Parts: sequence; structure tokens; C-alpha cells
Amino acid sequence: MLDLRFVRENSDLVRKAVADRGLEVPLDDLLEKDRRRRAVLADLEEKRARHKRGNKEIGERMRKGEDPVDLREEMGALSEEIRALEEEADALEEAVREILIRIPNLPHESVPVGPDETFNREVRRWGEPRTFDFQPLPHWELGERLGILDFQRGVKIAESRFTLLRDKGALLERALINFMLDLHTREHGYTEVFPPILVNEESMFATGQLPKLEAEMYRCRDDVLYLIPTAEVPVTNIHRGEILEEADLPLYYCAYTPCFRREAGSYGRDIRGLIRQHQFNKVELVKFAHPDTSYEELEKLTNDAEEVLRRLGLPYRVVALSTGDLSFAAAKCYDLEVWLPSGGEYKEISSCSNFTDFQARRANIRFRPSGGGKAQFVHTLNGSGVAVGRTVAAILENYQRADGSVEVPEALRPYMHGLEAIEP
RNA sequence: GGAGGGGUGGCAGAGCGGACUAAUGCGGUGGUCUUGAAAACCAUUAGCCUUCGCAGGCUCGCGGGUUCGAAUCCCGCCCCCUCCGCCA
Repeated sequence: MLDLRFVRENSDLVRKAVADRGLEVPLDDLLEKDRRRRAVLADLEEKRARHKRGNKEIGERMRKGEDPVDLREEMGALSEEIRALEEEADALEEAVREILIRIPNLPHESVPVGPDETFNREVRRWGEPRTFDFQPLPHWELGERLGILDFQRGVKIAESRFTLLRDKGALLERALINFMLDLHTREHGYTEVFPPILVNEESMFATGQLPKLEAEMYRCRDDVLYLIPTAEVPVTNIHRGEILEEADLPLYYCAYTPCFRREAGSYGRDIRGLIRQHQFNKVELVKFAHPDTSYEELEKLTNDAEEVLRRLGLPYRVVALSTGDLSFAAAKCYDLEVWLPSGGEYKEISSCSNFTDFQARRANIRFRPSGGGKAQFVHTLNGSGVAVGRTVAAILENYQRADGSVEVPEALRPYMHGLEAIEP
């Protein structure tokens, strides 16, 4: 959410930012309602002040034994007027808010301007895609042949886009989670947390999933709780409504959680394999940063996520998303894309974003400046570090051998009882 | 799920129709005193909204209602605690 005062005073800037994203927002409507609300409020407050003084006088006179009937009647009438004005002011405030919460964050000046992903800009590449002297298989075929991915039974147990991991497949998944958590906690300075996987509406609103992405989420039938689509939600909400100490910033958290997404509207996409699942595991990195350093923190966070891929020896590239591809709450975002031989392309495996004060304002997360003074909103950041299911796919495809076995990346072997390869 | 108790400032806790402009204590900050510290004493110690400012308004879990007037009375909801039941 943007600051209403900022929107009021910089409407042209906001208008341009929304247009750059290829979106439309009834900004003039908002400005007009905001103007009217402030006019009503001035009137209302003047009447309330009069009402207060009058009531105080009634109290004083009644204590002296009088009954000021005329004043009581006057205050009664004033009370009616106040009630009407309150209703008007509340309605206007609500209308303003309804528009305001749907305005996306302002893209950072370094974000490439363009209507869609074709305007994304590649920032760097790491690693060389391997050349095969045999016909490489897609990971779903490798996984089924190795008996570690069971798609049919996943569908039987749940529905399509759910997969059963077996034996070395389950072990590989678990090894990756532990490897990533260890890397971030022991070498990158993150504090590990394990948060609730079901969260309430306030939490979903705070990070920006609600109201816009309601259809993307699984909801419980008898309780107003949602399955998290990413650990970003519960972890960012750790400090919702809190005032942090400036000296404690930046705070680094990482969390492994399962994630659940309905993938509404992506019927035909990535239908085979592990790429687009309704349930997947992810290790997430979350930061609460000082506004002055949040963009440096974004670079560091992105590098922390990249380190996972470098240690695993998976070729990747980093892409700066354009205004049209940027998510609702993000001011800037780098996607990490891992090389997948089956498609002969780079595929998103992590998304690292700076949300500036956009989520912090919705979540009311502030910090008290060390020198004293007004509490300010922190900047929140997060990024996958990284998506586990897609990493499994990338390892299977990039480390496959001609005989259908898959070499275990060296960094992972300590986490897999020294196993060097997954064989049929 | 059943029964009871309770949500008041950073924390504890009083107030239970009109001086609430929310007592008091603790904690925090600044100061006096001190070689330094502790103690003591003094001062200070919420957020938000409107406004250029003066100033005004809102907020006692949330939402309604009664009343000239609600932290206080009534109704609904949410959350927490204790006990019982169920349960990994």
C-alpha cells in the first residue's frame, strides 16, 4: 500500500507507475473522494469539539443541581448531525481505502520499463549449459524410470499437480532442504524459523496476497485460514504491528515450508513434471531492512540465493523483471532462472524482491530511529533460496548420465549418506 | 466441544455513567547528586487523522446499541487464561 499523502501529492508519478505496469487504477476517483473526505472531516471535527464542550457544561451544571433542558436538546440535535457526518466520512474513507489497497507498488527507477516479460533484462549468467553426447531425458521420465517420482499415485491421492516422492527422491528432497537451510543459517547469517503453514486474513493482507490473489489460494472450509502460497507470508508477519529497534536492523530470517497454490488460470502450462505443482517445498529468505540500505540488501539476498545454485553446479542466469512483469507489492525483482536441458531454456527457480515500505505499511512494521523521533516503516525483502521441487528437476536433468542414472552433486552428498549417484 | 474467568498506555494494574485531560507502580529516556555506579530526588515517557500553522479530533480487544454524555450499561463477534472432555 502506498502512503495516501504521497499519492495525493505525487499523483502524476503514481499515474505513470501504474501505467508502466500495464494496469489501470481509478486514481482521479480516489483523489476526488479524498478531497471530499477531508472537507467532511473538517466540518465533523468542528461539530464534535462543540459537542464535547456542551456535554462538559451539562455535567457541570447538573452537579450544581440544575437541569439544562435546552442545552440537552441542543446537544441531542448536534449528536444527530455528527452521526450523519461520521457516516459520510466513514463511507468516503472506506472508498478511498478500497482504491488505495489496489494500487501496486512504485517500481524502482532501475526497473526496465515495458508491458511484459519480453522487456525483462538479463543481468548475468553463471555456468555453461552442459552438452550431451546422448539424448537427455526430461526429469519426469528420469524420475519415473528411477522409481523416485510417482506422478500417477500423486494424482490418485490428491489430484493432478501433486506428486509422490519415493525412496532416493524423497531423500533428495529432504537433503536439498537441509543443504539450503544450513547454507543460509551457517554461512549467510539468517535465523531459521518454522512458521505456521495456515495463516489468517490479516497476514495475507499484510503481504499483499489479499485481496488480489484470493483465487490463487486454498482456504479452509470451517475456519478463516489460508494455506500459505509462500513462507514470505508467515515470516514477514512475524513482526506485524511491531516497532523494531534501528540497531537491530537488518533482520534476516530463513524458513523451509511447504507452499500451496491453486494455479488457477494456468491449465495448460507445465503440465508434466515437477515444475508447476499445487504443493511444493521452498526455502525462503526474508529480510527486514533499513530504508537506506534495502537495495544493497536486495543484491546480497539475490547473491545468497544464487550461491545455492553455484554450490550445486547448476547453470543459471539472473533477470531483472520489467515493470509489466513485476508482482503487485514489489518495487524491484530479480528472477533466478536455472538451466533445464529438457526445454533447452532457463526456468524460474527463485524470485528476489524488494518491497520497500509497501508491505510494511500494510503490516504496520516500523522501527524507532536510534537518535529518537518518529517510528518509520522498515523495508521488507524476500526471495526463494530456492524452490526445492524445481531444484530436484534441475539436478535430475543436468546430472543425468547415458545409462539413466543421475549423479548426486558433490555438495549434496553429505546430506545423502554419501550417495554418489541415484541408480535404477 | 463444555464450564468459568479475563482483554485498559512498553509492562503490571486501578477505574465500572459527567474533573478520565485514564490513578498508581515498574521499565525507558534526560537531569541533579556522585571519583564512577547504585540509591534517592526532579522532569519526561502512545499512536493515528485533519491543518501551512494555531489548534482540533479519534483510539480503553472489534462492531453495533442506549444516553445530552460510555473505559464504565446492553447486544453480537474475536482473542487469551483456567478446569473438564477429546487428541498427535
